[in-house]
Amino acid sequence: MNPLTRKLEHFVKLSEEERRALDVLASQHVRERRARVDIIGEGEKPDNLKLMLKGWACRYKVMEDGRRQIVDFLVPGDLCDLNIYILREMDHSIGAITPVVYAQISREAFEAATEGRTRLMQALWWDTLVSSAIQREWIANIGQRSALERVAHLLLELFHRMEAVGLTDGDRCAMPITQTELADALGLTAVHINRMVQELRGTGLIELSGKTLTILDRDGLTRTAQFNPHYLHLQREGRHLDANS
Amino acid sequence: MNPLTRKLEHFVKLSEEERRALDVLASQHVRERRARVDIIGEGEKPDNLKLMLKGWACRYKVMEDGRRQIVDFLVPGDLCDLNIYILREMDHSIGAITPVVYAQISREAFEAATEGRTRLMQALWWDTLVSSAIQREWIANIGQRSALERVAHLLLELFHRMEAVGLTDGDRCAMPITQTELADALGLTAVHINRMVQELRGTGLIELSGKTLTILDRDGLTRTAQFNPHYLHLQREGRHLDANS
DNA sequence: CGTAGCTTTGACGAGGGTCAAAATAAGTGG
DNA sequence: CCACTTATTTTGACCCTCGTCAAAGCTACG
Repeated sequence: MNPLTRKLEHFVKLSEEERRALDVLASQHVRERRARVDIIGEGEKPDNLKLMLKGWACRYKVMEDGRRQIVDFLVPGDLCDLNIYILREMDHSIGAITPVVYAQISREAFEAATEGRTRLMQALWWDTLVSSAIQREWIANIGQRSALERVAHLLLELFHRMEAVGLTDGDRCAMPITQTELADALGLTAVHINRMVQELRGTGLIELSGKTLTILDRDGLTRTAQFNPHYLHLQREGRHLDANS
Repeated sequence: MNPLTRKLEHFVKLSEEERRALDVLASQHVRERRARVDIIGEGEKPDNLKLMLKGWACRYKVMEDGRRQIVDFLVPGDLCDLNIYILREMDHSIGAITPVVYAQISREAFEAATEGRTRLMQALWWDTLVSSAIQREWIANIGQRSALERVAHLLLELFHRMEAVGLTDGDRCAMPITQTELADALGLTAVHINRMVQELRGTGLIELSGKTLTILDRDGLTRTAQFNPHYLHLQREGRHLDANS
């Protein structure tokens, strides 16, 4: 099952027909990028919607003096904003972290896929609402939490998001980001991230090496992060609209 | 003109007929709330879309230990998320800062207003994309900028947003928020906000008192904030779709 | 196997937090 | 409209979390 379908079904059960429509979107105009290059840069015209299929990317903003803020990570199943082609220019960049595979979805293809498919459209709306919720949680994370809490929180969020698309293996998942990238995402320095990661390791909460995260003590990590997964809205909130199967 | 229409026309010029449809949304089910009470609380079911007509509100999250993060301010013309009623529970609260007036828009009313009105729907999509862009900028603001820059940046953002709905008077606009609220929005303490506000006053960039902001040196303030208004996408980006008037 | 990128350490410094109290301003009730 | 109460702003002293700088190990990969 493609990762977008998998994610959307945390909201509502789709019909076979709707799933096929998503498969079409995910299988046409597939593109690849190497690690560390931009998928789309700030200032460019966003002509297509993009659907992540494999690998990790991030949205980021660069300020005049070179400081960089990562404002979101994109994992398989993530869409860049629906209808993004309405805007004339990107106000941020999307860059590949690992080698990535994604589908380019034209306006026409998107409209064809959603036309007359209310349930599917609602599931996609749900996805954009969840994306907003994630952005808000990032603001709260950076604004209020201590460095240790921030790192723990972000790792847990990413773990839950990977779990939602079936890319975890028990208490373990890929975490192909550098400490510098964590730093740029959390408004901290790489040096301090390193100290915090070591503390999380030292207290037996996680194992993190070789681009793999293992959560050794999920409750403990959740507690130190003050993590509440509710903002991810993964509890089948649209189940009353399920396709009758 | 109602403030939503006014804002949307920074994207695309609407037809008389479309404006009337917005006026209907803005004039039915108008509600008022006193300052300092919740319009909707975390955990509640978001049954309606809300359109701010008068006054200021904010979205905020409260963490277990009582720390509070304001994740956005809502000024006249702002909508809470389109289709929010898809979600089962709010993951944050919206609270009135001043006395507010807002319209409650039911799902049916919203669908009736947008049905068959492509340009209007696109303008509303633009608004949600801009809201996302604002959230991203907040992440970058809190994550990367110094306290002084943050305060300057937020004041400028709010000024531009007020300007977009016609609520500024030259270089002056209402700024009915306390320093404590600024602090909760910027991830700083009220004491430090006070020091920064005094510095902005001392260097002749702003005047801020009696709930009114006056920008004395717009260029200077823009420079110290490293503010680039592009993320607000107010430059008529949809003008090629203008209603032919 | 060499080189660039990433992680780790240590010493030191600074931006912003904390605590407490005073000075103002803004409400509220009589 | 005044007296009283409650917010909000302002100051000052002190301190802690996190940043800076620099160098040394590690890893990964061409």
